[in-house]
Amino acid sequence: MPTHFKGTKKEIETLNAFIKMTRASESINNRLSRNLAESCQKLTLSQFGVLEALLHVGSSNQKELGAKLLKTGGNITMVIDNLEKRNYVKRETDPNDRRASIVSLTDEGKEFISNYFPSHVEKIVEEFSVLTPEELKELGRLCKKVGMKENN
Amino acid sequence: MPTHFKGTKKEIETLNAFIKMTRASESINNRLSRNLAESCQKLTLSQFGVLEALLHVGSSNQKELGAKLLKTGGNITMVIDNLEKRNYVKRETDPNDRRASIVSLTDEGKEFISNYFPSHVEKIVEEFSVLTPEELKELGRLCKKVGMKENN
DNA sequence: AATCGTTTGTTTAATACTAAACAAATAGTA
DNA sequence: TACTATTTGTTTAGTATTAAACAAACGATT
Repeated sequence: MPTHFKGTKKEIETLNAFIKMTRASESINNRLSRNLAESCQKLTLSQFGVLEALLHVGSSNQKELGAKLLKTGGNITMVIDNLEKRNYVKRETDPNDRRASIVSLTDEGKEFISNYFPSHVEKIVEEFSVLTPEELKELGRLCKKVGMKENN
Repeated sequence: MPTHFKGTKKEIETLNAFIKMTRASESINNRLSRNLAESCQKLTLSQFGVLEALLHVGSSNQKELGAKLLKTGGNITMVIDNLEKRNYVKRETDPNDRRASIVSLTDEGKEFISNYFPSHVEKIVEEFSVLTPEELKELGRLCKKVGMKENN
């Protein structure tokens, strides 16, 4: 899907790489999102991201979750609200800093995410199975280089 | 930002590549989005995407726009609504198929997008300037390969 | 012409997401 | 101790986004 833009060779090549990267990322994430929405639990990708983060790092305040997921504070408030309604996570005021909420998984949340996560990984492995191990590594290296300009 | 997931080597390497690709794509698009929001016109990335598509392919019905932007029909309805309010695009009923709306740029919309687009490209070129021309090409190739599984 | 299945776009309800304004707690400093 | 600036989270208003239900138009067959 090349652009119709008339520019220098460098501009056109950059635009093509950018479009391909954006489309690859969006189409894979769209498919993963659809899987999640169709799963028994009907979660969104953001909700899943919070559960996954909490599973692997224990607990976290909302500021940290926002930084990890590249989302704003107001958004995190709502995602946590919705996960709390389902009884997947709980908020506790940090005794050392009463501004902060420590968010952690409930038993129910932990049970769900630890059971579901492997099949999510399976889907991702399937998506990337068209690449050789070397290509996979190179893709990771290049994306890291590009994404590194500074965080967010 | 490696994952804490305990899995096979292949799973971990795939997950790392996936996370890097997603983060690179999202952080670049976040920055572009912020630029657009701060520009005199306060556009969103989706609105911009529609204007850009219309600039380069002339006009299009909503179905085609949805396919191009990987978005659903209901979403396109709203994005076009908002662009219409600003008088950047117009809808006309397709005389050959009265179900379809032909969307095209107004003079005002065309003037804006054709003036703004080059600086948008400039931002993107800047983002990718850390890559050599060969790396850029390879990134494009790998992303295309991964994104190709089938559309959306 | 009547009918059936499809296609295009809209509406609705729910969640995501942002920026901006805000409140409460904190930390530093005078 | 009081003042000030910062930080954490919430709220609000507006747009994005989806899935699902829907209406109107289309096309093909009968």
